[in-house]
Amino acid sequence: MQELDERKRKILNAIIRNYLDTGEPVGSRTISKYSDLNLSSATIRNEMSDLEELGYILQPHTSAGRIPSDKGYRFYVDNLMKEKNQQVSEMKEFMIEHTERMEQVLQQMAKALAENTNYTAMITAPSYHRNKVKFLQLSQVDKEQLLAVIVTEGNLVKNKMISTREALDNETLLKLNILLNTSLNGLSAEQINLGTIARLKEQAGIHSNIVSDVLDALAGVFQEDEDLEVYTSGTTNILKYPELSDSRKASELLNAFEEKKQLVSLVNETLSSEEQTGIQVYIGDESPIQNMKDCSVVTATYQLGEGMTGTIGIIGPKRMDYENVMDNLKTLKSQLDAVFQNKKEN
Amino acid sequence: MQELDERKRKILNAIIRNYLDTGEPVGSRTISKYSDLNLSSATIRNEMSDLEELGYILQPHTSAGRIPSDKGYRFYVDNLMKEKNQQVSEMKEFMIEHTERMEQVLQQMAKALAENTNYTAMITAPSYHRNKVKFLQLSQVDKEQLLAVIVTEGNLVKNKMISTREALDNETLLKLNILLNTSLNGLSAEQINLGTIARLKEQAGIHSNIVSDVLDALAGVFQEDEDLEVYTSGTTNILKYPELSDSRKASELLNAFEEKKQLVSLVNETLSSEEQTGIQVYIGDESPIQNMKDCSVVTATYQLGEGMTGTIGIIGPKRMDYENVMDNLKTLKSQLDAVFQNKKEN
DNA sequence: TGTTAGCACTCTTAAATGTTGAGTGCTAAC
DNA sequence: GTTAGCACTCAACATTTAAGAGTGCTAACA
Repeated sequence: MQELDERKRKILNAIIRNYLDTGEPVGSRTISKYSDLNLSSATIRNEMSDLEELGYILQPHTSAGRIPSDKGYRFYVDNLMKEKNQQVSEMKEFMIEHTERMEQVLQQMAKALAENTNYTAMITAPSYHRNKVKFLQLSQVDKEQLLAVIVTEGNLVKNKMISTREALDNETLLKLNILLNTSLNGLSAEQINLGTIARLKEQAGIHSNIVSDVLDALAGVFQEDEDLEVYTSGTTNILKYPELSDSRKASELLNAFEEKKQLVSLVNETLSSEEQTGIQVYIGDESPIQNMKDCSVVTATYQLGEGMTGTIGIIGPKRMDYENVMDNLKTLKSQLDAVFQNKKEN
Repeated sequence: MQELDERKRKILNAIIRNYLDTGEPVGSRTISKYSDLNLSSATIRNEMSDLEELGYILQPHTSAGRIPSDKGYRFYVDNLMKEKNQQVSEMKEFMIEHTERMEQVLQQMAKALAENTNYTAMITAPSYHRNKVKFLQLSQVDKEQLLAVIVTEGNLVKNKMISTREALDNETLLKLNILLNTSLNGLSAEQINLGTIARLKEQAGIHSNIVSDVLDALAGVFQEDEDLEVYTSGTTNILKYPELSDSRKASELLNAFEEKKQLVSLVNETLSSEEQTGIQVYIGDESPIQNMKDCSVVTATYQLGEGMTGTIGIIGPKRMDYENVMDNLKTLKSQLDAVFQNKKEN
């Protein structure tokens, strides 16, 4: 037994599709002509009345057309929407092309995504969840400065300049390097405890202050891993949709985009969801971010094995073109996987 | 001989100050009461009529008050405005505080600046104009990967992972390192020409492909120096000013902020200006960015000797609080200098 | 019993109209 | 040179009016 019979589904579908196009409440007469089930507007009215009672659509005011409710959108996304067959997107050309830094790749992707969809795009860098030290090196850069280079299992590289009173001789440097590597390699943040640190400093003798600096830098690496970077693009696209562009709402939204911190909650939410590889849709109040209660958010998680994951997301009006968005997200997701398979550099 | 006598100056000053406050066209009666030169509104009207003819103020429409023209603002900034005595700002507490990465310092500063002024703030990282290689190092990170670390005179550090067929033995690595350092140290981008490269590759023998990769990374460093990073904050503040917040204007402006590339032209303009250490004010059309023709832009250049410079800027409505903005910019400028004196790390 | 035509009613939107108030320019008097 | 007074202009706001879209309901029809 289903709550909605075939005809009601068709009508609901027609209402939503029409509303996605126009952004205007849609009336019975429109459906009567627009849809392929030859029914008069009066019949449609009866059905619409039912649909409203069931909570799938609602009227902004008496004697206006109907607009989809959150429940309506949800039904649409879950049941009505057709899966587009993965058409070849033109995104490829934007990509790779010797983009030196990952940062740029991601920013470019966000841009492409925003331009393709006309909504706002966000994307986070992939981040390891449990990171371990893989390689450490101290080098004498000039008379008074030492450079510490740290490489993690995920091939994240971090540098830290350390000032010293005077240059260390080669032998001391070599010893320190060996000491650091043998003591710390393969350890994760949790495994470097006070005991490890004390032992290390003891062995370093008069150079224990250098060890301290290295450990600080190390802490920085793990830290950086936590508060992940979020790249956004097309933030101004929301101004294209009248229902979001009034001063107050737009301001709140744009603020959320600028304060990327807020977006992190979206990422976390997505990560903790049951089906990790799938695509997540938040409609209106479903979103973990209060300011986005008038929007819909679609997110996807890309994964690189070894627990390295990132998130892509699209934020737009509730009447967003879900098919297109989800299609875009899917192809991008697969392409991201491909890119990062090839080059895991920083 | 002056174009404006004392009384006209006073009236112009009063008009502008009042307009800065309210954003509304200001009428003769207002000035008659607001200013301390006891004159009736009729007299003011006559003077205002003169000022309008001279191009310092204008009427949005007949029988509205007057608003300052770009020329009026310019006169205000150049002649009328009082220099505030550098009051101690509360910015200090925001700063340094163990901010690991320069990126964060700058972002924080932009934020503080935006919050202090209620306008939009931008800030660029300091960048060397002529950069030279100071130190190079290749390290074997794991069986198939080599890490190249490059340090420049400005202590910019850049990493690049290089994949190899098989691990190099220690001796080869040492030789390569010596070769690279002796050949490239002290050279700038222009100085590394085809001749240098050919010679280098020849000496590297079977490892010439690794040299290629290192050179690529090197090119990346100099490149990165060119397209400098711009950090912005408070972009949504412009929505607070009705004269900028209508959908079209706001959209164009916000776009300019998002596409940071456009902002670079501001930086270049500022850098090429005659008085390098001073503060630059662009009013309306004076700005090099077309989209900002309804705004004023104030920029300052901070300098660290050795040709390393960055730019701070404020973008707001023409009726911005120039005194406060310039004051803020000045104190921040000096504080930035202080910060970067202490720590030149990446 | 499901479908449809017709009609009265509601409510938004936009255009037309009226009203108010701030501000100006001009003239004449001080 | 300064001021008071007055007629005039114009944006902004409120009010009215008209049009149009859409609904719900009823009654007729297949």
